[in-house]
Amino acid sequence: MTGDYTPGWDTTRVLATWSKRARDVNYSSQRSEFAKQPSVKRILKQANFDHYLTPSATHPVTGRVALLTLSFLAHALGDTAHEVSTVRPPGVPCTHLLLVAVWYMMSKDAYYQYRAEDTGSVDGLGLPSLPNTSYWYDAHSSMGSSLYPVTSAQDYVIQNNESQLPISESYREPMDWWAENDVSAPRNLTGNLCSIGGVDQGYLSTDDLMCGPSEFEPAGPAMGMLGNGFVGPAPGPGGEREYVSPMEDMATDESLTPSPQSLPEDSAFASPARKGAASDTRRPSPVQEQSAKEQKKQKKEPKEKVKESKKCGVCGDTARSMHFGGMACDSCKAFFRRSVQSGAYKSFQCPENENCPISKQNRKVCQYCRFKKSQENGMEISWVMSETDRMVLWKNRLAKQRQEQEDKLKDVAYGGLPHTLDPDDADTLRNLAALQEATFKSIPYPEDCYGDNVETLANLFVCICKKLGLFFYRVEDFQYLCKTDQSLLLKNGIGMGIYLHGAYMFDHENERWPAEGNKEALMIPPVSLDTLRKFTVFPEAFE
Amino acid sequence: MTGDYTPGWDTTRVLATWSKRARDVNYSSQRSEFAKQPSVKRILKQANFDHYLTPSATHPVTGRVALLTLSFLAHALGDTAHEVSTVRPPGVPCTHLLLVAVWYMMSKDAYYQYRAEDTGSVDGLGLPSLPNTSYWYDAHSSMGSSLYPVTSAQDYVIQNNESQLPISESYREPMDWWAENDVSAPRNLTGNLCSIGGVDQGYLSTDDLMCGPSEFEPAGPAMGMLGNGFVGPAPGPGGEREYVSPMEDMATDESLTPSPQSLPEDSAFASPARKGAASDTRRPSPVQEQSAKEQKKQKKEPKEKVKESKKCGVCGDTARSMHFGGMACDSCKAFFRRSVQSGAYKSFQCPENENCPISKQNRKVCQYCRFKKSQENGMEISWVMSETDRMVLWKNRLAKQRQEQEDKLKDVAYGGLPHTLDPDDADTLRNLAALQEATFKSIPYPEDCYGDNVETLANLFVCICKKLGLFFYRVEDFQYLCKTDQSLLLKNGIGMGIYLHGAYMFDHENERWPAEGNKEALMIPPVSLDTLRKFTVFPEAFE
DNA sequence: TTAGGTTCACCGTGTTCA
DNA sequence: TGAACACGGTGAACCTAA
Ligand SMILES: [Zn+2]
Ligand SMILES: [Zn+2]
Ligand SMILES: [Zn+2]
Ligand SMILES: [Zn+2]
Repeated sequence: MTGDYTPGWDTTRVLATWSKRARDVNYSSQRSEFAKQPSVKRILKQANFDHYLTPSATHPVTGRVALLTLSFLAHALGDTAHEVSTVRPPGVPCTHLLLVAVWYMMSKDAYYQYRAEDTGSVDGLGLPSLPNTSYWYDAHSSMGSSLYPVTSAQDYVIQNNESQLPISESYREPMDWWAENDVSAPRNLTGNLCSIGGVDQGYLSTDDLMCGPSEFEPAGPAMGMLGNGFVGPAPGPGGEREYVSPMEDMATDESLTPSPQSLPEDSAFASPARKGAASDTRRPSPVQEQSAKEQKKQKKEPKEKVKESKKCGVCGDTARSMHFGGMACDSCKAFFRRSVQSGAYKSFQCPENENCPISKQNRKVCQYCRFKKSQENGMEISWVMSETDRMVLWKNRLAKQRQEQEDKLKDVAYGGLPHTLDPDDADTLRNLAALQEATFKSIPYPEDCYGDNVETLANLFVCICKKLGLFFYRVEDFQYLCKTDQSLLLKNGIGMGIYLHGAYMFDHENERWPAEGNKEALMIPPVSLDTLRKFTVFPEAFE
Repeated sequence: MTGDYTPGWDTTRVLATWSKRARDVNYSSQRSEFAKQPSVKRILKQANFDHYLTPSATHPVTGRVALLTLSFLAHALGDTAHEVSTVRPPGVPCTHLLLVAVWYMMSKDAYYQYRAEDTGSVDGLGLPSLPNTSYWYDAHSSMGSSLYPVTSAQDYVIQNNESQLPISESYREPMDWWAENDVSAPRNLTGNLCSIGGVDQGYLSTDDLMCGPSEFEPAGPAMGMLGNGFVGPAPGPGGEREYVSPMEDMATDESLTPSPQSLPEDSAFASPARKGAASDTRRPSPVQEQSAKEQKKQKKEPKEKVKESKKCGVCGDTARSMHFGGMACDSCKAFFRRSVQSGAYKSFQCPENENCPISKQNRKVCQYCRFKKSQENGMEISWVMSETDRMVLWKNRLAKQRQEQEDKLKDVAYGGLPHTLDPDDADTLRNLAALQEATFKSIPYPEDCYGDNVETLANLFVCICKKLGLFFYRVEDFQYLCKTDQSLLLKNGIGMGIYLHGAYMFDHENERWPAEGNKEALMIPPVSLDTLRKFTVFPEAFE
């Protein structure tokens, strides 16, 4: 029954490589972050991380437990999940569901790998093993209703049309609806039609799908309202889109993302010297040094009188610091720099006798005398960055920005996948993501999911379980598993999936679901945190 | 069947109060932390939080995802669990299982509360509700074997004797063994005999119990080797003891703590001699040492003239000590370290003839010459710590901090419970803990759990599932639930339980299970992280 | 006390935009 | 034109292990 399992891709290799790279990336970026940004706080700020520093997360104890538990969760999810999430730009859809896919792959392969190392069959272990025919449907077959027979590919296959049904579409048996309302592509990883393979009989009931998310157990028995308006498609702008291959999607989206003005590439990469060229390297000649020293001296003496030192040597306005070798106010600093950079100072002319008095009020009157006084004040033309210098500085900055941008774009281009990934592996995962997206789109959120109260929330859970379940179910290799294995994997995958889905979709800014910036989010019925609070006995658990 | 549920204690009140206190504590300490310590890192450090600051946890992105996921996990566990863990001193037993108990209580109450708010019955919601007779045993009844009939109190009750069976004890049906091998007291929270109450028929199979820990799913179907030595009691010392009331137990058990068998491993704990070596790696070569010595000498002779020895060899500013092999002032030291750490020194350029004079005033002017002069002054690039070194340094510091924190916590011990807890509530929880401890002790770890390989690990999982399952099963109120509810709760509780159990029992220092400092730990078969690695497809997931 | 690392307020560039 | 800002280097002050 389970002997001849051959995965369609070398998952182990993919994941191993992936995770290793992920770790490398983590480490290296960690390093550079530390090197460049000594302040952890700043890092967090930049990373938009600080929002999550809720009291509970940073509190000595709760935080510790959190991370402890987390370390175990990480075991289950693996760094892979982290890495996937590394590149989750707001605009890229489905990335969170990649996690699910990966997780699915992980559990399945782990499962099989372990069994393969063994006698090859569960029974061989002497365990009171599960029956081959899963108790999942055995248990429910007595109920007779709300089962989804997937006995053959025929039942499972699919006409792509009904997802545009108006909300008012009359009720149908979920089973029928599910069978008919599917999308046509892509159906599985390889693009083949899914078929149920060697499985003789298969039923998956709503309850099956709901066994996973045990975290939301309170909802379990109360979920549903299946008999009431289940079929309506989701409203919202996203709902009307035809399915588009995610790659096409990406391409079109991208065309409007990066600004064309963002520097030609060669210029960005051309500059080998990032730092040396910066401000200090081309500093004053000995003469200038001299003057600089004098400056310092001058400065130092009146330093005792703070007032004095804070006065612009040119116009007398308040100065904050030295500029180009002399104490100058911001405006004189800007004036001096502009004059030098543009070379305009060469053609300044005094309307008077080149000895105009310069004060804050009349400093605009005579550029010539203002500039002259600046120089007398110790400000050095050569201390203004030359064009070349500025070029270099710019180049460096841009190169850096560019790098970041590039990374980001690459990620987008890769559909939220790390660009270090093997093209083949990326393909696989992209297909999974596409499958997921299509599947999620194929089941609209029923009407009774809307309303943001406890009951609709329960219905929403049901619906998401369905989506996840169907998604897993459609992954090609899933079909080759026996019922027992399928149910095991469903339990795992859906539980974790709803977890992650919820986490990723949460809009922490407004304390509600869904978060914006994601195509899928447009269709998700809004739920407020308050509602979820009511869903538990334990409202205080939410900070 | 679910109507007349009356908990033996006011769980809701307990939890609500508790969590509120937890939050108060959290907030107040949080506030002061932030007020006094602007550095997040410092907070974390003080909070003993930092040990878990692995690159992956601190990395902006992965860390963020981690916390995100975490926030959902926290939802499930609740602040209560956090608070419980507040006071987990290494020497106090069972605290980790309190978490389980609390979690159990939570889910049960949540479940009931939700139902109570409704029509009072699941069916009232119009859901395709679960059958009253749980599918758990329906599904398995066809197998006929390896079921644990708990039809009546009679079946469930227990003769306390067989736990002394020698390891070589011949095989028995698990069912028999479990029924017979139980402890006699305490059977439930109030000390009454557990009875199955209104439940007509109940079966719980091994498989039932194993549906919870889906996180470890790979082990699921492959666990076992039941047919082979399963019945033997654990070889550890605990196995042979008569059952003792857990409270007495706490007092007496310490005497026999280290089992002769598990002792040898202590040597493994003993030597964490990882530290010293690292820091020394980048020490001065003989030549450098020589120069360093000379430096010292130079310093020493004029030491009388403090002035002389206190001069920076680079800029002439006052220096306080040697740095990187040369006498340097603070700023030159910082400059040198920065330059090396960032690698920027490679791209320094001199605007002049590479012989700029360096003085305190103009040291900023030419980075190239300043760096050059630093080297001439005897400062060695290699003396600056590499990133790896810094990593190690950090790790060590954190480990130490953690140790201290832990020691501090030891003092706080209050039977593993927060001393802010109501005496009554504490009693309840202590009883739960006692029940748990007794239950865990009542099922010895079978022989085939020992050996620290993948197979034994699988067996170990099975055994822990059993323990947890039995523990839940023995909680008095559990008996009043209908089968459906029971199975739901088992699924939840065991999954989470094995999670927490594993997390708490992990010895992160030596990367193995179990951690020291816990009575129960002495009986847990050792498992190395390596073994667990083999258990997954994904070895790299472990840092 | 010495000598490593870290932090953070500050300084002085350049850039933007009203 | 000049106020306001972004960015990266600087160094005094600090922490920590030996
Ligand atoms: Zn001025
Ligand atoms: Zn003039
Ligand atoms: Zn110096
Ligand atoms: Zn120079």
